[in-house]
Amino acid sequence: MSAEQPRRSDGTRAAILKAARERFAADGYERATIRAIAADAAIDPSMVMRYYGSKERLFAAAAEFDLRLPALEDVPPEQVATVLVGHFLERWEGDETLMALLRAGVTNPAAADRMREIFAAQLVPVAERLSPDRPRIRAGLVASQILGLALCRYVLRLPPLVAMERAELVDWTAPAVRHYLSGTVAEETQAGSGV
Amino acid sequence: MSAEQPRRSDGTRAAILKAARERFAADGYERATIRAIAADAAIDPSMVMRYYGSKERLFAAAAEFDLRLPALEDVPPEQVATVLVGHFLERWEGDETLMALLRAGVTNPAAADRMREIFAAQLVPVAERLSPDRPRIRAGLVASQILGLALCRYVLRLPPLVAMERAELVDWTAPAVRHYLSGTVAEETQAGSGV
DNA sequence: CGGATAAGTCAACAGGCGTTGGCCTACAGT
DNA sequence: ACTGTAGGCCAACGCCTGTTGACTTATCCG
Repeated sequence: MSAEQPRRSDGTRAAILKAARERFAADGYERATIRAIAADAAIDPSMVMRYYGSKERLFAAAAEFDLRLPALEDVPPEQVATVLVGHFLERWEGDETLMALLRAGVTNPAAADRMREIFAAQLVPVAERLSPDRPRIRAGLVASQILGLALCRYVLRLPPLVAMERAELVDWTAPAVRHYLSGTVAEETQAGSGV
Repeated sequence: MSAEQPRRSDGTRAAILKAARERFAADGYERATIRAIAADAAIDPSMVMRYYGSKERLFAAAAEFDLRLPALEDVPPEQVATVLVGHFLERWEGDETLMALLRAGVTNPAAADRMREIFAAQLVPVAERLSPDRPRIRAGLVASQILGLALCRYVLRLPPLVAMERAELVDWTAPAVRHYLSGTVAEETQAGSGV
């Protein structure tokens, strides 16, 4: 009952989705036009409407996303941050969907909603496993560091961050993420510089 | 010679700039229309063109910004991160320009440029004073955490971060920023969770 | 083979955009 | 008081946008 039978237009549908992801990622929601997306997919703009109904629903379809976090249950707690940051950067570079979500999420409420959902659903459980203490706050802080990294490296393209190797970036940021995931907070305000 | 004499239209010019900042901050570059800005300022859209030439130049004028970092030379090195994050959050909440820059910088190259300039010119010196070792990378990492925080709290509005007090947020993030400003990196990859 | 249905094309719509030039109005300098 | 000039408004331009409906072509089923 629930199995969708393959349609003759599946190829076109996929081409539209691929072009949409690329355009939304490169230009953001408002500057990515249906006409440009259709041109990339080598079909008529009206086909986009036929298959996806509206620009907003096209974006919703293009922004379907799973972080695909690896099985972190088997990772020793003190290495979770390293694995998490590394996986996230890898995922970011291999899939344009995240870029589309970030670029669009800054001006489009629906995209911001989706972003909140993804991080709430997929990051909070990780934080919950590592510390029973305020896991939602911890997950939010992790999101802030991870998204800030993506923002500065892939969107704003700050030269020092663009030039760095991924592994080097992980070495720098993993301690901060580890702090958010399992550190304590009150006493540290007066602490020295050692992390 | 360089002193501009006051013009009769200075009030209008200021009203336009104020409305522009608000609209750019709320809507981003492309959704903030000249017509809407003019309506907010209670003048005709053509006045915006007369005084600022084009939408792009209006944005450039509206995005003029100084972080106004306090005199960090007098702050003990181990407290610089705390003061820095606190000042940044305060500055963010008191001036719509930063919000405009972030919202626009994600899709507008000129805004991204401006953002790079601001952080390179105003954050790198702070990093240089605290550590002679790769100060530009350190400044970039600080920017990633600070902008990520702003992104998640003020733009995406992740509920846990929105609900937190500013001081509490500083307590959590300052250790991470301190790590970027004066920590070392190689040995820490294997370290435990204590920051 | 013929007819139904899906895939795809074309042209146009209504509306919004940045931008322009002409026109009126009111103040400033003499 | 007169006049030049700056401030301001109005109407329109050309363009681009998302979206629609009518039309043609190809494919599948009986």
